[in-house]
Amino acid sequence: MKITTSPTDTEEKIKQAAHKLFQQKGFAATKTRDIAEEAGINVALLNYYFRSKQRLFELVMLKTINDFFSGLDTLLNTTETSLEEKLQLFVDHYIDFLLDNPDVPTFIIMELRAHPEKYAKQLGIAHRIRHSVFIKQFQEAFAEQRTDLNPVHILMNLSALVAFPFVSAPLLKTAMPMDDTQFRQYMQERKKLIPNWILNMLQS
Amino acid sequence: MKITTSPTDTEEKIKQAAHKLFQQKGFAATKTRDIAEEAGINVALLNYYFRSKQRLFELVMLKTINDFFSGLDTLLNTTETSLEEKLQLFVDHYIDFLLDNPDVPTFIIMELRAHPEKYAKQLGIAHRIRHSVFIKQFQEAFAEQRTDLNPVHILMNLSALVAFPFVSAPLLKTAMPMDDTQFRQYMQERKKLIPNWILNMLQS
DNA sequence: GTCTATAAAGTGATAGAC
DNA sequence: GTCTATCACTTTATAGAC
Repeated sequence: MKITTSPTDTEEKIKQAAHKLFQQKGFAATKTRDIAEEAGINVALLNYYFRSKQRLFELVMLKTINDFFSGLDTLLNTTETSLEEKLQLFVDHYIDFLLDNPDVPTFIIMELRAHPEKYAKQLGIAHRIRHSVFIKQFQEAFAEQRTDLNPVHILMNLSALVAFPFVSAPLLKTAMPMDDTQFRQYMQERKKLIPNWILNMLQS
Repeated sequence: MKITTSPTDTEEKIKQAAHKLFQQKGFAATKTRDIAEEAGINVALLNYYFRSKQRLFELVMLKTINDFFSGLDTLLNTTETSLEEKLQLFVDHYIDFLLDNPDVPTFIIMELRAHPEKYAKQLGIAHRIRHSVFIKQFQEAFAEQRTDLNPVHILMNLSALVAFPFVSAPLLKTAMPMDDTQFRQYMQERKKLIPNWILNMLQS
């Protein structure tokens, strides 16, 4: 016997439908009617709960950014783990997350490009990552090897090697071609390879 | 005294405006009225010359894909250049191209995701790249080093290291933050770095 | 809370004058 | 070829019944 349903079932269903469609197609290409149909209700309810398409979208966007960066801060800012361990944890965490949410990178990129200033505040996390223990450990490793490399390159390369396969998946799947199972296996391989590739960059 | 203007000035202006806006915002977010305004004409002329938004878009998409892959085939399929030379040529060519056309990667990715099958034929070029002299030279290098690595990883990593900075530029510019001049300089640095990073991957 | 019906605005495309 | 005016349809959002 259900006692209460505080965030309504309906509200939750709309949110989930909105997440799915907005992430798949972006703001402009998603119609409120599509969201309503996906949620199994009608448009009026969407406006009843969320007031407008725009407001609903912003909820999705903020939650998506948050989910994407959550955990990163603690992962990269502990002195408990070594550089090598952090690298492996980062790669494993992100590849697993993106295998579950493959549309997220392109979604964030698309919508951030459309409104560059709008989510600047939420992206303040990036600042903390740039000054994290992880980056400090890299700089120490650079010092040992007597190399001099802008740490931004390391963060860029790490993100690129992890995220770009997801971003370019549509191209990969039609041009190679590669199916879903093969893609997942391909990404599992990369879990082992990427940390080494990054560490090798210390020596050039 | 002008004698003739065979591809009309107007036609050309519309094409250019369409390229700019479609690449910046994608199909769904671009209105025909925006294109007309950007071209300095009105919507009627757009339909007069191109019949519909859809047709105009397809011209833009095909030309974009073509420009993006043109030259690659010959660059990667000659035996005149060594592996190292090809790497440097590839990286220089693409970074220069993308500095001039920074929206192209995200545009192709966005629209390919929306219609995965539609441009399969144009992407047949990818097949020729996978079986290029460039890839064969890599496999020989692998053999020498007694390493065994799927060449798809190499192509993926090369694309990722070159293209991902452009894809993630909106994030980079707001989160770092980094302005346009800094970004261009950053990419010039990467021209020298990426070929070495890729060659280092032979050894792991 | 949820629905149907409809208003209000936006958007692609065309007719017809010049 | 190019424009203004307008049609036809879609899409967001709301009013009002239940």
